[in-house]
Amino acid sequence: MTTIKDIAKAAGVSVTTVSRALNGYSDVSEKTRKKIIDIAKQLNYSPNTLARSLVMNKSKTIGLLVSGMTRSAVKDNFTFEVMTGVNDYIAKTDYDVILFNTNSTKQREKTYSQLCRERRVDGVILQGIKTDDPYLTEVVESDIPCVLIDIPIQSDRVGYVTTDNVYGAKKAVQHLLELGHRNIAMMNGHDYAFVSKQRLQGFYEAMEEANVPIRKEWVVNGDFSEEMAEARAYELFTNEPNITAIFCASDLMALGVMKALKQLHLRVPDDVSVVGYDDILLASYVSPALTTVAQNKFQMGYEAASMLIDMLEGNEAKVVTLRTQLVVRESTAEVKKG
Amino acid sequence: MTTIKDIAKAAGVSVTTVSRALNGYSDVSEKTRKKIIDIAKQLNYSPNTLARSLVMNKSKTIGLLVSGMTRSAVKDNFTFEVMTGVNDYIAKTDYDVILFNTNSTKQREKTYSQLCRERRVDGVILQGIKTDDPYLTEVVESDIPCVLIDIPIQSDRVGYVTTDNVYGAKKAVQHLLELGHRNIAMMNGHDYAFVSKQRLQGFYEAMEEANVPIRKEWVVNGDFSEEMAEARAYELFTNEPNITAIFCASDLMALGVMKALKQLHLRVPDDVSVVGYDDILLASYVSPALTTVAQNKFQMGYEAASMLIDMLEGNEAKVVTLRTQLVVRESTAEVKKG
DNA sequence: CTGAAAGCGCTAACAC
DNA sequence: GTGTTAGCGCTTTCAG
Repeated sequence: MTTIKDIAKAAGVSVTTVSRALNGYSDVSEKTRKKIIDIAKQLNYSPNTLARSLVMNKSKTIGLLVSGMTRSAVKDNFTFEVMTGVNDYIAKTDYDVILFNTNSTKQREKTYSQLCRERRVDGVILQGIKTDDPYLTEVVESDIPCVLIDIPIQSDRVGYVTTDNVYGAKKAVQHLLELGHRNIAMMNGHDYAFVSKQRLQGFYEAMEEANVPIRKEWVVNGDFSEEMAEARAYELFTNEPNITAIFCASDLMALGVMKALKQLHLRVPDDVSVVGYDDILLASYVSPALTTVAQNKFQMGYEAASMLIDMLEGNEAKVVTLRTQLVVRESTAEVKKG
Repeated sequence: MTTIKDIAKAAGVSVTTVSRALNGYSDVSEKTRKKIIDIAKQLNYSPNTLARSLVMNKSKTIGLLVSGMTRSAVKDNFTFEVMTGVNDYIAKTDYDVILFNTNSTKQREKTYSQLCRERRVDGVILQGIKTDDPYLTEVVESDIPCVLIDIPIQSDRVGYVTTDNVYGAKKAVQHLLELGHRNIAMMNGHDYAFVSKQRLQGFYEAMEEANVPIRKEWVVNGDFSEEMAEARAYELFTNEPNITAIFCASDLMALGVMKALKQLHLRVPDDVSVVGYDDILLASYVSPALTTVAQNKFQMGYEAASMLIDMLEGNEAKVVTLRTQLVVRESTAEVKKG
């Protein structure tokens, strides 16, 4: 493989001159520059970024650490959309992205910051990490610039992008209230997700403002899993026949809930209204189409990448909160009288 | 950031010894090794893979070059599933993956092999590349180990994984023939996809073996796009009302076809039977659920990664052909008599 | 069992 | 404008 040394020899100059010429420094005569560039082309030269990174002490790579790259997560293309957004922004820069995943054996032995430091990534985007993940604190407290998705931790090296979860959930529940529902349940995710707490809060706020009493036993956790949500919903609706509507903290769980309702011969939306969260692809394809709170996942990735690159260029870590949108489809309807 | 030099100093040994101890060489006394490992831990040492890669002349990274990471491709989670398969295999190795995309400005100036050489990836997996892509030949003829997905090029450095496209298409068309259809159309992709040619061949074989005449004007290209397929299908079914069934080279196109049929007030499967290809997530969720030829995309990625790593360890490039499976759902039915 | 020294390909003072 | 030199952090002969 050709090196600048080879070029230097061929051009009869020193490696310094080659380096400078190729990197567009001004203090090289146009004549030598042209010659060097010609020879480089001729020799099919590619710079060795490893060597460059080593000496410059920055690699021009960012890490993308996701938890959702699993076979079972294919239904939930959240991760993929975020990744696409990241990719889209990064494509416009001179950075490349290196993919880490949290669910490998490899990772279990190494902390996130170790992963990052070994590859000398300049910064990292984290997605799908649980708030109780011990490695989360570890990487956030390291000196690696981080952008978190849906985890509200901030410092001079750590920013995050999220959506208006409280407000999003509130709008969803208000929609149910406006339809006349009073007996509203909630299928939440789990205690280790920031968004779960936020969406629960939105639920509470909406209910309280409408002076509708909250039944704590009507709020259950489905662990963001379709199967778990189905099982929980089956129990819930079996024991509590008065519930007329349910707000789910994710579309995938809403799908599970709808399956349970079908088994119990309860019709959506005639007997029970269902609202989801996320607006995954399936939401508009299932029958009945799911009313849900749409998040712009693509943009979340895009903003995260943008913020990270900004940070690497000396700007401050920020907080970006994107707006969500209630998308009313077919899974919600007015409560039946009596 | 701690280096082996720091450790050497702290332990009172040379850097050589540190390197050997940390890499598990046998010619270090247990005592010094333990000491060194302790100090390394204490100093929170992470090896600098850049430096290591530079001197070892291999980076322990593979490139993943995909074309399908675009906002519009989200419906078609083909890319994501392949990526997940790749990721799953790689997670078990000591390699990391670096993501390249074909649709960036960055890339338009650099060839694929340049991208690879600059980052010194040890090998690369290519997915979603058109057969007429000039950079394809370029990377395949370089000395970089490649595994291609759905492109049949082989050499000592290039292997590929694909599925039994001819047979898969044949089964799909035979299914239609068995249902009594004779007036069968095909919505193909484009001329720059290997799979299009193969699937077309399968279509021909099935028709010929059944002694059913082929109408060339009933075979159209939808460019693997939902919108394009919709437009083409609209024309086709407007002009050719005798067609009773259509085989599509992708599910996404099948979706487009179904939209066109709906507009034309043709019912699926009562008036027209539709078969897709891929078995994307949506196939089982649309109504009517799509009969299709299922490919194991996850496994394609997994096998590709496995082959590449094998090659990097000295084994030969191979060809892996995975089996497809006809999944009969609701979009196909017996042809209506007379 | 351990160390000295060279070198991977590149950049960056510093001199001329 | 251009060259000399040192050094990024690591591995690897080669001596001892």
